Amino acid sequence: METKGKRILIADDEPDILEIVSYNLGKEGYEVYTAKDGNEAIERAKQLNPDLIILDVMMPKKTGVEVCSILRSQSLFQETMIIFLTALSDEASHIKGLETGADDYVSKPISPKVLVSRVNALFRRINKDDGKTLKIGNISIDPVKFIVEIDGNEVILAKKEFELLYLLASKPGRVFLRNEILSQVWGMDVIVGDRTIDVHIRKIRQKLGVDCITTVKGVGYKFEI
Amino acid sequence: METKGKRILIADDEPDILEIVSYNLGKEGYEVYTAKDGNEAIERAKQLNPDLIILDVMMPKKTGVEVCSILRSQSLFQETMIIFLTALSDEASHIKGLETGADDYVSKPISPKVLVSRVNALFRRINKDDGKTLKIGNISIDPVKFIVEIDGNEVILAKKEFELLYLLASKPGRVFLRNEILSQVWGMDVIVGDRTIDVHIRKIRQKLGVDCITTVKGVGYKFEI
DNA sequence: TTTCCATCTTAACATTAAGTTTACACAAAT
DNA sequence: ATTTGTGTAAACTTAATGTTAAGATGGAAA
Repeated sequence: METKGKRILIADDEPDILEIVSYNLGKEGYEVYTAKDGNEAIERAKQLNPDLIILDVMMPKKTGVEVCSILRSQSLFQETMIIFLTALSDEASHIKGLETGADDYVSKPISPKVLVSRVNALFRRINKDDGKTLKIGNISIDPVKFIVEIDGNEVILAKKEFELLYLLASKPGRVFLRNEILSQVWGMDVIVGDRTIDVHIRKIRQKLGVDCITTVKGVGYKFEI
Repeated sequence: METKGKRILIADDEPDILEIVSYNLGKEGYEVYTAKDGNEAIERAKQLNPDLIILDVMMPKKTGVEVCSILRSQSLFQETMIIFLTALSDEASHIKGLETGADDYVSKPISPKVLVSRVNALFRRINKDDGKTLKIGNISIDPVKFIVEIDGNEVILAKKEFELLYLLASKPGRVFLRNEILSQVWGMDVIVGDRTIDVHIRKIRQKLGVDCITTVKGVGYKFEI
């Protein structure tokens, strides 16, 4: 995998955590840098322009949330991914963290494997969503122009419909659980009713007029031709 | 949901700790097994193939770190999660532990609550990426695409049928007791009638059209070609 | 602002498939 | 011959999804 060259900045006031996390991410081939408080995090972020910043919420000088919103206000860090480390209890800051534009959060105590796999997942997601036009059979899906074409005929989908179709089509054949769909298309914190996904699936099927989404009962949906 | 049926092996030379920890994890619905030194830990791990192994670092016969690296060198334990119990001071073994591939640490003295919540967290997150395609002879079972193929021909199974087949096929040749099947596929708390498994087995046999599930009368079923 | 429009969500109900039980047949072991 | 365990088919129950239409929302145009 091309994790190489990806820079990650980790800010935490506990040396143990810095050590464990940087060791594990380093092992995966990332360039890892550390900071031990909020101010240092901002400073180093400006120097390094990392691809990903992992912020402890509770830090001296500035909290992770503060750091996040300061960085996000600058255009340079508009696209930078941010993960929060939070204490399990700290429910309120989860919400705040997400509001200030974090991409993910991981609850302490941290499992290195879990963190690494989340980081990998984030990069994986980002790498793909670079706006590649998907082409599966006679269907093409262009996330930049926001257009779906079947045999050259343009089909117009609404935002959610498009995102859902794009998700499924990004890994043809793979079954996506309803949970996965919810967290990817709607977001982890959003709670919507049981039938919402179905209805969107139905509309997609209807608009496309092609039977390319298969239901796997009790499991989820998959895209295949 | 399915913390049930998850097997945990705990190795520690202090009976008190074994008792407290297994009591607390047992209460959560895990199947808990114990070992009182390094050698016994390895032996039981091979018997049980647990989902998680909790190792005391300081043990007679073999240390937790030694046990870990021995197990990790075998493919069977490549994916098994491992947690170390360490004395707080023991900084050096942290590093060593990480090198041998542990997933988490808990420092002594242990708070049962903390340990339980870490274990739960591990299982919660890990549950996501446990999808490996099994290939036995001309049969392949892909839990990501939710597809079974025989000589390249796709066979569609329902959820329970698939889970049951996947379980049996995960250890070809091994006999699964009806109890085991029930707790792994259905969950420990679910109570279903006597013939339920048979009927599912029958449907699988029927759909596959290949005789790959063998009845071991009075014992259970096994997958073999 | 108000109105309009498309999108998104929800609720209620219909439909289908999955899963379970029942009842009995059969086979092997005692 | 009786007991025990499993196979089979059909009836039955439950769970999951499909469908439709009716609000809710929010942005754009009048």
